[in-house]
Amino acid sequence: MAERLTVGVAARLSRYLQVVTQARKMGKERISSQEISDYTNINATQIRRDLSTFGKFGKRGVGYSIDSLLNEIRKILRTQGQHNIAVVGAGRLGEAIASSPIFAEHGINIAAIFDTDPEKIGRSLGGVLVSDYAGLAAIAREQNIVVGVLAVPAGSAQRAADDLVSAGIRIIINYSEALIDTPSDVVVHTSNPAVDLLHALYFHLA
Amino acid sequence: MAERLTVGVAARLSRYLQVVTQARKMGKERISSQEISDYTNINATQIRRDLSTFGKFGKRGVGYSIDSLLNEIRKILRTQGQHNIAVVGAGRLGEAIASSPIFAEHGINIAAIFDTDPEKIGRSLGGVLVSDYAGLAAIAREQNIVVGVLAVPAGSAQRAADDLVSAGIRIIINYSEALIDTPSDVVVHTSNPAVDLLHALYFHLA
DNA sequence: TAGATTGTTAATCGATTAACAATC
DNA sequence: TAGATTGTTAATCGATTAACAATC
Repeated sequence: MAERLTVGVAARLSRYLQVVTQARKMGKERISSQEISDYTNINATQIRRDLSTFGKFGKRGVGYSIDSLLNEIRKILRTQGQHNIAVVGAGRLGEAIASSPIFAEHGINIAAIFDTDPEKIGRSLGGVLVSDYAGLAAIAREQNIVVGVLAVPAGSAQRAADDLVSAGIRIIINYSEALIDTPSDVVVHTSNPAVDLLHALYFHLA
Repeated sequence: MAERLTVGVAARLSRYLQVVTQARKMGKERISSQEISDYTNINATQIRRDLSTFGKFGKRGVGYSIDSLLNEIRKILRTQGQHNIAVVGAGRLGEAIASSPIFAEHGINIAAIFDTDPEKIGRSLGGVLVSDYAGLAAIAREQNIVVGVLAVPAGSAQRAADDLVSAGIRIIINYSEALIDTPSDVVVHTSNPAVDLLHALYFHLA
């Protein structure tokens, strides 16, 4: 039914979703565009404009109901469905990701975690057992995994990406610093907490 | 001398920097705008346009010399200086950040890591000893720390942010999901590997 | 009623892109 | 010379913002 969202709109909506989710956890029931603006640094008019494209969710003089706004944004972002993702690498970053409660909150299921280290295989991270990397292709198919998350050192990233592609995965999130080459029908999204920190510093340091 | 960079330009330049840095590690000596485009998904014309604002760094028919491009982008982003940052939280994410070689490569110095857990205090993470969180204010002043990185659980984030602000820090990078309230002269940049993954998924999942 | 905040318009600004001459 | 790729123009599109009537 809906138009395809532009990248900018989808990015902003997911930030609103994150703020509103947190606000609900803090026990709030209503939130104004100005409050969302304070937390996201996105202009309040922009926020109202983004939301009003999809409907009249707010009440003038009052603000937005947190519960209904959550539902509306989720509908727009179509995150109702359940999606299975796999994490490659059970190191520090893989552990940090696997232990985050955020995915379950948003209908994303971490279906498998892979590592080559026998010490790590069989251990549980965030409720998911670490599987032997050798079984990647089989498990990816069995579990209907659509997204692969690379949380491995830069030196292993390309090989792991190749293996994910061989296993039929077409969306890769790369958390290493490495540059990844893939066939043109595979989407690679690279981001990295350290690189991200650097970006932020460029804005704020003199 | 230079104008203040817009947020968009600075963000793109720092991505070019990251790609070119990696390309040098891989032994490359030249790179074209098209190659940078392949890795960043930023339009090649946009890349040439961004760079040509600051000078003629490329050679027609050949591309850009990696060494000279690195220097030019660093000059533009003014990352020559040494900056001291502190990480609060020596958990999984703090460890992942502290162990990244990226900061040293870009002239950012992780001067201190803080935790309240006696088990962790005194241990070394990425070459930096973990200090007692109780000493934050004193060490922040001694070491001339200008940026605080919050790598703590959401429940502790606000308190840690308050303490950073009391210690005189005016730039905070928040890696927790929590919403942080600070005085208006403090800049908070929130990002989180898990939230970031969610954003990426919104674009790529049906 | 008075105050607050949404929804919407209109105007501006920056980002994006295609196209191509210049030139290595 | 032929091929490749930069630097730059011109045109378009989307993002951003200020302002304010509508209305809770």
